[in-house]
Amino acid sequence: MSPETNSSQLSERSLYLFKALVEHFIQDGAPVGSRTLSKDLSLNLSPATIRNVMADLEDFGLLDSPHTSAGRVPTAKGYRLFVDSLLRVNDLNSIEVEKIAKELDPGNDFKSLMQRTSSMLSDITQLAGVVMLPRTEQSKLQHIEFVVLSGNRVLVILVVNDREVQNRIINTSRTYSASELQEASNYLNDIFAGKDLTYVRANILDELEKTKEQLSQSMQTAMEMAQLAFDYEKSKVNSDELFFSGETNLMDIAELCEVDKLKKLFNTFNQKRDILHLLEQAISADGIQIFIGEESGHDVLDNCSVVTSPYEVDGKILGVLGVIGPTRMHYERVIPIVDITAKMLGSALNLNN
Amino acid sequence: MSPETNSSQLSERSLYLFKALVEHFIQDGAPVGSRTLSKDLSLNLSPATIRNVMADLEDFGLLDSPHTSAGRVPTAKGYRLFVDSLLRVNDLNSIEVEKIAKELDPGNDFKSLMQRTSSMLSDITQLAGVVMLPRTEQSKLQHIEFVVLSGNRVLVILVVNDREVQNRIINTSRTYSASELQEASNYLNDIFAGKDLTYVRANILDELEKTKEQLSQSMQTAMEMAQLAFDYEKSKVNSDELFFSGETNLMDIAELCEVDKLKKLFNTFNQKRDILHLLEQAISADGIQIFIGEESGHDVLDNCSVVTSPYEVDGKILGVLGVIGPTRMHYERVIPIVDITAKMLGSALNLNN
DNA sequence: TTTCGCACTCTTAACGAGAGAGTGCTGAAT
DNA sequence: ATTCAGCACTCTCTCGTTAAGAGTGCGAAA
Repeated sequence: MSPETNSSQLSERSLYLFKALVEHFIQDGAPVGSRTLSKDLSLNLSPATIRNVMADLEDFGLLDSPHTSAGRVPTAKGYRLFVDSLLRVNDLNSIEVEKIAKELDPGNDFKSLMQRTSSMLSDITQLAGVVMLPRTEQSKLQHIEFVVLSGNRVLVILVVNDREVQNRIINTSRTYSASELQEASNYLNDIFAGKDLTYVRANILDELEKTKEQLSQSMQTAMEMAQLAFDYEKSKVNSDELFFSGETNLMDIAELCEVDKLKKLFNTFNQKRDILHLLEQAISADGIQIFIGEESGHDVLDNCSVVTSPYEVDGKILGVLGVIGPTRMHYERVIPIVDITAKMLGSALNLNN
Repeated sequence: MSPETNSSQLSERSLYLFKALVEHFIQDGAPVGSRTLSKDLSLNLSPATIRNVMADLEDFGLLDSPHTSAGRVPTAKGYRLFVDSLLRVNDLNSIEVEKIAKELDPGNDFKSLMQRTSSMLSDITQLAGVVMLPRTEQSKLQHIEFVVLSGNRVLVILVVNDREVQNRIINTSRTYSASELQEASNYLNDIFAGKDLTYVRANILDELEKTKEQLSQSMQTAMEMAQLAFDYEKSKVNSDELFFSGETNLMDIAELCEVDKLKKLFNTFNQKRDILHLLEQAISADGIQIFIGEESGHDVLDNCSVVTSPYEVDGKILGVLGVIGPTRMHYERVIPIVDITAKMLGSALNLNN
């Protein structure tokens, strides 16, 4: 219905005005009128002139007025133009960079690091932070260990991908002794350490056949254990992992202050499906990606923007992190924060590889 | 200001009426007037009579009227009387008991079980569920294991209390070989398995001295590792663990539907301090404990009640679990749910000990 | 002791007027 | 051709008023 929205079709001045309007709106959250803009602006234009320009911008679909006499508000399309072409991203001051770096010091396991990263994001932006760690099937088994518990229970500990530890408790049909299990784990580590989890799973049965012939008791035990352990693994939902923080920050945002909007949003956070879907789109993107309002296709995210960036280790994308906030967030601040966080998380993970 | 609130000073009929009123209010959430009550009640009394009774009840401090013409609402004192003397607790139907039992099947680690318990509580009550696992210092070390990671990093795995697994990554000054660490863990398991963590921490230095004389390299290594591992432990905040679920359910409650009340409440959940304090009070209680509104002393919990019960293993109290909801919750349902959940969690934990 | 009737109070929704903010259009000035 | 002042118009918001509804309290009657 509207003509081509090519920013080149708009005069320099119109764009300047548009930019000022968006910035003003991001600041205040109230629709901004011609008079306000004329006062705030360096170029001396009367409200009337500004009104004309604004009418043009509205025709282009960049602005909208909630009602006849309420000033203008950027549309999703408007925000798009703004973040793509008009926005000048601030450099982060070194204090903030310090702060980010401090939180991302590695030396802990994956989960804890992810959680801290997302906390830090929400803390520093005062919005909601999210970090996704896709559960790839390319997990390399590094070490397997059995610990006898009371009863017929055995604790299986898998060390995967050089830092992630998975625990599971399996119930066995008979009691195994500690030394039996020690031998079993030795054996399993010998043949499977460094291999893919999928490979391990696939080859357990084969190995079991082989060992049957050789009939060594310890090997038998090993395979039995392994089978139980990896059966369990299979039954687990193969879900990505998602770390949220600062959802409550969103309650301060005027746009979202109605209880049922909040309810919807929080429910989405709990269910995680929509968010995951969105992040999975972002994982294939090259760098910073910004979803504005309805663009995301999830109506819960009305009035929300999501700024994401994949983080990578050794040039391989490992996951996505980002920030969720109102469309009228301070992009010029949020974007570099997300950007640098992704980079620093990447190098933190890289550091001791 | 009000006379002794002794329920014996109130006539049978007054109490019956009071009970009906509270039940009605719990159902609807709206102040209940004399007319409504007269219709709903089996004893045939006119509104006027009921008004007289209600006036008495108000004098006793059991009821309150928000304003002159708005029916009556139970006070905190009123709720107290209601839950202490008037309430008849429903038996749970077997379907629900089944459901609870199903969720509490053990066979996983502590944390997962706690998390599932709290989810189940919030799900079944449609309120917020919480489970506390106090971090006692009486953790028995069951097994210690080292895994070499890349770089000078070593993954330490502690199995504690027959099911809880703690991981930590330590940075070492030199590279250790897998076999070195294997020996070290064997040695440590020999001398420390089954001992208290505090004991272990306290005796590491002593053992270190001893081993210095014996000068076995593997023992040296063991002690070095152990020191690093437990130093880390010490630096960790010794916080209790708290598992929340279903906070969003509270957004459906009319009383809490103002955004800033929700904000306060959610912030409290995040900070956890107040909640912890409350639960620590409850841990010394004998069984079900109910905090009504301001009674708890935390003004964030205005309009909220907390129903808790400690859960125990082998007659020893292990932690507290409960449900947080509006004062006008369905106590007759919530109380038995909390009760039975505590018992079943206890026996689930007991099962394979 | 219970009940009826009645006056009274308080809340809530609905309506309307007035103020304020902002627009669009027109016609004159640059 | 731009720019801008002026003006009529529209829409929201607030405030006061009103009327309806719900419920109480009290005095008098049953």
